[in-house]
Amino acid sequence: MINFVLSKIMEKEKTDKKDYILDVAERVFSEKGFDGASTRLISSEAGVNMAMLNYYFGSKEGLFLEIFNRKISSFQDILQNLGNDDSISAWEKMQTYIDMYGEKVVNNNCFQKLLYQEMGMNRRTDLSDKLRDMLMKNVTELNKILTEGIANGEFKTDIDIPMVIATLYGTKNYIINTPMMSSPLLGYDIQDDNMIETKLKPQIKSFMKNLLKAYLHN
Amino acid sequence: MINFVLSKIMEKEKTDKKDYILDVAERVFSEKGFDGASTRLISSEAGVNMAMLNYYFGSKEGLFLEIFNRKISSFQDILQNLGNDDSISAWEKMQTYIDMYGEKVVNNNCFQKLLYQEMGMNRRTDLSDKLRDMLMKNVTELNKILTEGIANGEFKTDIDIPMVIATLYGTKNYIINTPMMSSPLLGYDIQDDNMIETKLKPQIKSFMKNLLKAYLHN
DNA sequence: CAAAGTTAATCAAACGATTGATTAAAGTAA
DNA sequence: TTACTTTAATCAATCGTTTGATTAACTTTG
Repeated sequence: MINFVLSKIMEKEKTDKKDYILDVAERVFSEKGFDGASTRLISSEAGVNMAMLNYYFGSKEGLFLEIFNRKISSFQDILQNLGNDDSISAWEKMQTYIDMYGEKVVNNNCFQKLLYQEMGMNRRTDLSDKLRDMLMKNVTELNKILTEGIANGEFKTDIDIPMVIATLYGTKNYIINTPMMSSPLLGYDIQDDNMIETKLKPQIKSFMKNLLKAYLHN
Repeated sequence: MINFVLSKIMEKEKTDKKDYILDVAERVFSEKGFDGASTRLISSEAGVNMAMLNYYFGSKEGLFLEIFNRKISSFQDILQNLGNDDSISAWEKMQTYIDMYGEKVVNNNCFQKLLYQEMGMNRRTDLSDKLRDMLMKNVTELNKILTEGIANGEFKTDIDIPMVIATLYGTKNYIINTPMMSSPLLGYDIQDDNMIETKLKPQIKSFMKNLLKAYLHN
């Protein structure tokens, strides 16, 4: 019976069982943390036998790593080559980045939570290094855009580039990672998919543009 | 021998054993998370017998709660009555808040990490509610200051108050909670106490003032 | 074609290790 | 003594993992 329901879900979402387990594990890990999420809980939430996790992913850690490997590739190209495009102004690039980032990232808020949860542990592991490199690519690109904007006179000369970047990521993280604070603060449930689409996304994009426009521009 | 060293440390830091255990536990919890930090690890790091934790704090959860109870009182009065003071402008209040917040919060970065780690779990517990209420007091105060600034014409009428607050806390959290990102970004080790004092604090304060000044002001 | 063999997928049960917690005894200071 | 601290040993529960058996779907063989 459960398998019937499961198969229906899988069929609808056009994903195989392995991917489905990864989806569930991503959510559970993001809610409970790596140590707080037992393999028994993950497997029961996914409706599969406990042994299947080891069968598919080798170990709990293997499952954890696979969650990240699956997403890393799709995050690589968020704003690739945006910094090298000479046909648009630095400010237009910033706006484009804010739009893309706001779209992509808010859609993956479970993963985002998990990502920064892992980064926060700051253990020196292969995974952490890989994630840092992944995130640093975007940071570097942002750095390039901002530097260019200063050089060509679009932006003020005394802007604090690292802090601007920290503001961009930090504001988003605060909202996504602490809904217990941000929901009452914003006045709507930021865990509600409908609210995310109709209110949160436009609000974040609009605010970040206005904020940075005021700070960056001459 | 270990007890001798411990007693020397305690003597130097002028704190009793219970407080010392809480300090160690705060750090370990912030590094490993609640589930990742075993009572054996905490007790060995603190140089005390495992049973002492239960003797002093009743349970692992009791120890965890005590860490927060100890800090909550000192966080209550960060900016009490700042919003009600009519003798200074809203912008001066914001500056004062940024200074106080930047000072207090960066000094307690282990606790801050732990705090937002727990808030991020968004489980509905007494502790979470208490922490939310504690943080909400500051949010409310900020709200009051910003609303006042709009009303008296100091600030623009179309500023997004909730997002301003999210930016203020989010930027700080990003820097404190993900040193693996913020250290290479800022160009110095934000875990180094000396760097925190000489570079990070002034930089955060200065940047937040400039950023908000540009965004808020007419 | 049908029988035999092979494979991957799935399961309940159990493994050893570790967890948080408890105990009873020993130590310490007033 | 008496009351408070500290200890090593031990507890049941839970952890991640492994096992051996069973199922179902293909392949091969005669």
